[in-house]
Amino acid sequence: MKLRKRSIKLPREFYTRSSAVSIAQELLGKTLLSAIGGTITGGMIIETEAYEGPHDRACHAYQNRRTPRTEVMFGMGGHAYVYLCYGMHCLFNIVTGPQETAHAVLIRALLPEEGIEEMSKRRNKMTNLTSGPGTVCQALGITRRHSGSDLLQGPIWVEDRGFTVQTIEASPRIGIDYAGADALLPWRFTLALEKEKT
DNA sequence: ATGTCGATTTGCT
DNA sequence: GCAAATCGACATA
Repeated sequence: MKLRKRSIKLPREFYTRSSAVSIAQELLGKTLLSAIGGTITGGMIIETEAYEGPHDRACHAYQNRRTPRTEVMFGMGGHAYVYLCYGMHCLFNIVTGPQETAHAVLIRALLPEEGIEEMSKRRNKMTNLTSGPGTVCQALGITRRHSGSDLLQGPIWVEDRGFTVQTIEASPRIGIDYAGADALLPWRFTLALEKEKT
């Protein structure tokens, strides 16, 4: 038995707290991984956005709107919510909060770490492997089939690898101009990365 | 049944 | 910088 793990999968309790805004910030610096198609792929989360169900016009579950698509957001925190956007891109979110609290955090960008070769193949590129919410899904092999997947049991999960976050920047969310005043909320969080020299 | 539009990416002007 | 690509979810009739 190892005395200490270097990497710890985030526990259910991390996800079931009620503030998606807090969780969105705390997910920065954690590592998102997938084991789909036989290869582990993923990287450190560097950009997220919070969506808070009932009172957030930008959220698909605004006013607790329940549809087959949004149903998973009403489930327990720690599950995946994946949907198709613009007819061609899958976007990956982590459901947060307890049952009946339709909050979620959109994973917008990663720093590629694991399975870079496989991610390059899936993206058919060498660069910008996981630089946006659509590309993250493509690189990790995530599709709508994974909506509802449990991050504590399924092929997608998040680990704490001990990275210490120094500076978080907050800004308005992207692509939600239709949300009126809620479009101004500073619920997009990015990790300010120092220059990393080897 | 039909029309509108999106939590985006990419390539071309 | 702009617009096409592309389709399912949702609203309206």
